[in-house]
Amino acid sequence: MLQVSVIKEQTDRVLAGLAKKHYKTAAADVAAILDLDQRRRQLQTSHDSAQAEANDLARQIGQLMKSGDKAGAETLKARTAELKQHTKTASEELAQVEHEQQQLLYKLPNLPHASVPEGRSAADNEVVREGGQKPALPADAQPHWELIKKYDIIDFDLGIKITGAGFPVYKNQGARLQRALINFFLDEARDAGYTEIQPPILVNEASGYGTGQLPDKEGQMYHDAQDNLYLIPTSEVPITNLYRDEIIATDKLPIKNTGYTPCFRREAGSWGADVRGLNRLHQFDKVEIVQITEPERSYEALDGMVAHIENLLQKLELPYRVLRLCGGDMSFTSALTYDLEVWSAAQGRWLEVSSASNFETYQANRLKCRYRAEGGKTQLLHTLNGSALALPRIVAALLENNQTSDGINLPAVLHSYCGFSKIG
RNA sequence: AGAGAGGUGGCAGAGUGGUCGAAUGCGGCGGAUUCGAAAUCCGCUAUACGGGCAACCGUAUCGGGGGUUCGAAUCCCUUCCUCUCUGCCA
Repeated sequence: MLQVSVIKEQTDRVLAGLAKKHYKTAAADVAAILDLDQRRRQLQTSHDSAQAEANDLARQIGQLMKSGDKAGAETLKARTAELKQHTKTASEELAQVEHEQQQLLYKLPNLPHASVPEGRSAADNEVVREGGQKPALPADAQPHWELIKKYDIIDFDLGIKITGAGFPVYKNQGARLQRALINFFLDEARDAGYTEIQPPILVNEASGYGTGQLPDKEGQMYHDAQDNLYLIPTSEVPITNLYRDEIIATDKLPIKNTGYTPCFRREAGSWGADVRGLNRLHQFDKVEIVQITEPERSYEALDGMVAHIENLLQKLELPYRVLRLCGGDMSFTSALTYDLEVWSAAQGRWLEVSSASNFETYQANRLKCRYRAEGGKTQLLHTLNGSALALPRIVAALLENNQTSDGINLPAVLHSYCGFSKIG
């Protein structure tokens, strides 16, 4: 959520940013927000002064009652009735205006950082750099959905039987590989200074609002109506909400957390081409890294996160590239996003395995996550997160890129984690 | 799930209709004392919104919402949450 003060003081910058994100009704929405803000201030002032007078009269009435001047008290009471009516209508209007303003603010996406390229779709994303070597596969190379059957390591049909499509069952070396990757990612994050968190995987409504899944993306989360809890779509939600409604001491900053959780996504409406096998699931495993920093350090932190993720891909010996997303392809809440993709050799396409974003104050404003800046004023912090990493597509690429007639050779870094060096 | 208790400042914990944004203690910050420290003493120590260049002033907030009253932390209604015991259970 953008801050009203920013919209008011930097209107042109806000409009330019919204345009870059291809937000359609920017001019009208911004004007409406500013207009509502004007009215809100007037109502507040009017309400407060009437209330101040009423408070003063109440004190006087108390004194008069005490001294036995009933008639005097009654005179003043008549005036308080008027004031009461006034404050009541003012506060009702105020609530209405605040609500309207809030609804408009929820609609506005975050402003993109200056470095975000112009563009509408994934085709306009900027390739920042590539790393690793694309493998030369044998002529009879198979996509991962064939390989997992061949080696009997992931079973979609069993998942369908016990739950539904998009809920794979990992077996044998497939299950062990999952566990190995999770441990590898967590260990690497810890070595990079992240504190490991194991959060709940159901969250309440307030947490959904805090990180921006609610109110808009309600349909994307699984919801337990009986207890009004949501299955998390990413551990970003619980881990960032740890700091909701907090004023964080400067010496605790930056906050660097990591956590492994399963992630649950309904993916309503997003099924179709290119979602075979492990490419898109309802439940998958992910290790997430989260940082909360002072505003002036957040881009440095984002670079560090991208470097960390790249390092993981290098250790896994996967060919990858780093993209800077264009204005039209970025998420609603982000100011700058880097996607990391790995080359899936048998499918012949890039697969997104990580997304690292700086949300600046956009999430923090909803979360009310602040610190005390120089001079004693509270100020919003910047929040960031990135996948480090999401497992399914990593597994897909590992299987496809490393297939041989003699089995699948795993990268050296995983051998001790798996307890084996080859699948098959 | 059944029965009971309770939600007050960073924490602990008073406060049952006005003088309460709220005693006291702890913690934190500043100062005095000290060669330095401990101990002791003094002062300060919530957030949001509005007004003001500022000092500062006003308003709201004692889980949330509503009500009674000139006036509510305090009374009433409602809702959420937490804890204890019993039950069930990894």
